Amino acid sequence: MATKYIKPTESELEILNILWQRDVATVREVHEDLAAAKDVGYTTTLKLMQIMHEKGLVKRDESMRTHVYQPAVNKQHTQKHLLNKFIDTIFGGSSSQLVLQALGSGSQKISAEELEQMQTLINNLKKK
Amino acid sequence: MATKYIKPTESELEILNILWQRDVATVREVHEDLAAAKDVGYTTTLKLMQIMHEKGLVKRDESMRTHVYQPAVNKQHTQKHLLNKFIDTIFGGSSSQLVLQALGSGSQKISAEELEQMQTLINNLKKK
DNA sequence: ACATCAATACGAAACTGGTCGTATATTCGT
DNA sequence: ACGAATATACGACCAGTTTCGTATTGATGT
Repeated sequence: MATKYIKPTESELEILNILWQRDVATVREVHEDLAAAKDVGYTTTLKLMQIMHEKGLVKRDESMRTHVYQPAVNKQHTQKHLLNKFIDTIFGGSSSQLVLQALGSGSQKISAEELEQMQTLINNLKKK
Repeated sequence: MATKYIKPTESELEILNILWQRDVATVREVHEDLAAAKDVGYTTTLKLMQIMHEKGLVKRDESMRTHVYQPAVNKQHTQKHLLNKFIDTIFGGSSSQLVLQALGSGSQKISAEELEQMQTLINNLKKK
């Protein structure tokens, strides 16, 4: 249980998101996804992923010349961690504040199905 | 509309939170609140607040020897901005994902009253 | 075989955020 | 009036992040 949590940086998160989606990927592949969204050099992506490997955020298979990368941290866990931290610093630890703000802002469209999900979730919470 | 948004850093957020709560405060006061939670020197707090002033995050009244500070950015707006950014990078832009994660994590206690609030909010959203 | 292309490794520069030391000015108590 | 306390200003440093240039090594096509 000793493995302490490593907070990914902004750029590392972008890469993790790609890796979570693809599960396995080469630097080239990650870079191409990345370059679609923002202007960045190949070696920059490479370096980032090397650092992430040192930190233990990703695993890599070096058996071939072209290394193959994989996420080494769980998506849900990471999201939860970051979310809790976010709630603490921005909303003073109140998750309901966050939810109200997120729902109330109206900047996002939420499907009827998603609203159902939330409703049942809230109902379950009320029963306890 | 010209005023471009300035993203506060982690430390700046801590200070903003104090200012939002107190509305007006001196560096000393902010520092004391801050020092209660973490170990930091007075001049560090001062410098931070000076930088925040340069950035336009806070206003200050210099008419007296001891300057009096005030937040220059709106709490709700700032929270909304940061939240949207967070949702984008962490949850791929899906606010419902965030809400589900926040409610489902179960790490926080949510009062019955807050649950009511959310429920009516969701009902309103469903009507549209 | 050799030129070309693609991949990794490495190091250095530019930037940012946070920290504090020190200098200087002002106020206050006695 | 003078020393102690308190305020601001300012510069410097350190650590972490991001960026990229360059070197080197391995693969490929003709």
